[in-house]
Amino acid sequence: MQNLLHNLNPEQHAAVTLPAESALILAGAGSGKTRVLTTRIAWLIQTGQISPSGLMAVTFTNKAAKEMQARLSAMLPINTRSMWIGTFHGLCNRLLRAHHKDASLPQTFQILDSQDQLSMVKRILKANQIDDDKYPPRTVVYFINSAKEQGLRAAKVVTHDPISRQLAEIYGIYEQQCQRDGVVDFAELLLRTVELLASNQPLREHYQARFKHILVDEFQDTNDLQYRWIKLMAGSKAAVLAVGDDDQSIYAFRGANVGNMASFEREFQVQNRIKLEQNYRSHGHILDSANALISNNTERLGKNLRTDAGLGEVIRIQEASSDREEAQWMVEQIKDLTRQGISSDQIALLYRSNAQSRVIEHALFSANLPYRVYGGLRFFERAEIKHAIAYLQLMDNPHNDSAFLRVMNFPTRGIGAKGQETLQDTARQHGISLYAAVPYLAGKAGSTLGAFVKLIEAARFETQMLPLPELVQRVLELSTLITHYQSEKEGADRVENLEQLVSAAALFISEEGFANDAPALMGPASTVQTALVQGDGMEIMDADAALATLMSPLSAFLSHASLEAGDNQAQVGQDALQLMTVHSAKGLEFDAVFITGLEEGLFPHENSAKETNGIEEERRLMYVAITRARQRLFLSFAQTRMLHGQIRYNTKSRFLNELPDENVKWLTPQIKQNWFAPPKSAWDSDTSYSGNSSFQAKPVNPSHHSIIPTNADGWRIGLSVKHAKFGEGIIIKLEGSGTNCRAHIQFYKLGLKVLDLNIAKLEKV
DNA sequence: ACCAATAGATTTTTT
DNA sequence: ATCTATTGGT
Repeated sequence: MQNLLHNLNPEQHAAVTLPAESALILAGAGSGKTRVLTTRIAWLIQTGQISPSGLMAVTFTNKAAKEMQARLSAMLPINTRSMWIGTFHGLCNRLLRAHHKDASLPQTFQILDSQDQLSMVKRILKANQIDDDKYPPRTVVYFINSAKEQGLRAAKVVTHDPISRQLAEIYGIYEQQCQRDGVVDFAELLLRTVELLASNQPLREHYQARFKHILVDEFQDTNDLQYRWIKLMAGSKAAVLAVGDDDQSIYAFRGANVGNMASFEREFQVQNRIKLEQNYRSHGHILDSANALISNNTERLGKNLRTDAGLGEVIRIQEASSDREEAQWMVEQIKDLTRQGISSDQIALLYRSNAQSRVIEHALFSANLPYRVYGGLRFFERAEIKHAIAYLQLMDNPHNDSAFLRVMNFPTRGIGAKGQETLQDTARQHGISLYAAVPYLAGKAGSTLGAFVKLIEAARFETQMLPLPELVQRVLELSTLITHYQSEKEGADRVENLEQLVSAAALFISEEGFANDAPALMGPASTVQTALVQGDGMEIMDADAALATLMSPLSAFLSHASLEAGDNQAQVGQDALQLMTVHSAKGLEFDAVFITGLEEGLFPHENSAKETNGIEEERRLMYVAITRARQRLFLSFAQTRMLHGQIRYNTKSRFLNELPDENVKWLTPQIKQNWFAPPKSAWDSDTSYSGNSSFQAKPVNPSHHSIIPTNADGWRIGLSVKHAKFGEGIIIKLEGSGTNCRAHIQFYKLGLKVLDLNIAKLEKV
């Protein structure tokens, strides 16, 4: 026990050894949050206050859950696999599997990922002849997910206009379809669980009695539904330890509600709020800058990071004339850092939006610097893997129409659009699944589809005694997916991925502790299951016991495929520069960090100005970016940038102005004010940001887009000018020459005007 | 059934 | 500029 608490600072120590009451830990960046969380669990167990089965720890990502398990295993000789440590969705899935009957779900219910959900909505729109221009599928999906996050079923959605009425109706059809198919989407995993616990008192009380400690990581990222779930699991007795950092809340756009932190303190009568402000990551200049920047936000719980490390290097700021030059400058700096002994994988190149990676990649590639881009397609999202999974899904649950549609004609087996339509019509008429509708079909479509159904049934029959990896292998053969891709020109990678799916299945079996020879299609003890579940109904079978008896390896693997889509990294190489968005960098740290594209309109992003508190969220994002760096931090922006095939002229980001002078060093001379800066008043608040300081213009000469054009009279793009009537503005575009010369000028007060330079009286400022 | 052309949209992302 | 999804033609 002594060594568990050894080396903790006073705040960490206090957090780890808190009494069994609910508490909020405000954990700053790099303050040892994960360490506190895992040590707290270990300490609770080691001091005998709780058994491993009596606590639950919730995270957002599988990566975080795995790390917690790994660290815990290193601290205590316990089996962490059986513990309730997992993601919100993973743990809800566990509860729903165990209590599928109470939740009105089939035992083999399957999970729709975002792609599947979108295609399901598209299908519904088409089938009901709803104009998808008026109701874009993405909007419908957003509507459905938001409703679910508010805990609303279709019938409960409050509608006030024809549009929302129609949306609610689509939601209703979608709900029915999912239920009939035996599928649930991500939000549904949460909502179903919340409804199950809310309506089933014995079940609720069972889990409330079981979990005496609940620990929640990244609490600032919870949405309303997730918070409700925590409340239901906790009841009035459990001690909930919420760990989070309101300054790192960057997911409001997907429903995260920082307000949950305040609600938590109130509703759980939190007596203890502990701040972890000692930072173990960054040098002083970096940390001071981060503190200064974030102090510009108004809605904060309040926190200031400190470090024992020295000031270290100042932050370098570079102004480049173009995005290409910015990238070129980075290449030089990177070479320099490498010479200083910093390894490439300890250097992160961060950007606000993915589109920015292209220019950087190009420069790195030309300079022969190996790099790795995060955020590509993940393993289980690849088309060929989705196809293989669809076959497996049909074997486990043939009524999954999404899976059926994906592969009924892939590889092609002569089922045309006509046949598919007839099948869908028939299914709709009878209110049954596509699979079940096949026997109703006559003619050519009937026979080809019949053959497909037979294929699925034969695969099922043939593989019923096979262990999972062999089943997967066999299905790849029977489906002819492998042969199909072998005959395709560019199919080699896909064949390789499909073969990797077999390995993934083998790995899964061993990691989940299934017997190596357990038949994939069968639950371990299906007979016992009926006896227990169909008991008098009063007895609660705990999820652990239920799952041990009824989860088949295949069902478990399919859940795994949906809930854990695999690595987010495109290429794997040992020593490569790390390229990623600021969002994906959250939780990571590097010796050296470059934050690029620090321009108004890009970072902060122009769209953020329209959102409530959008600029504050962008600032938190910048805060996250800065606090990724251990020793060296480089910030850069470009005067011109290629975006959407057009050149944009941006001003430097307001965030650069919020960094204290003593922490930064400009590598490029700063021009007076800086040429695009709107008058001070326009900068002060969130709401006044109009996006006017950032605009788009066609290049005067497309072949010289990295040069800022200047005309003979000394007018140039970016020049500040003053007009007697319009006030001050900035030239954003010049056209023509001599007597026919016009300037496009963005005036701070009045917006864009086109003026003839020979007529208008303009003053250079 | 397959390919080419065209239209539309490009902030951030996990499950 | 580039990618995707859909459409229309062969």
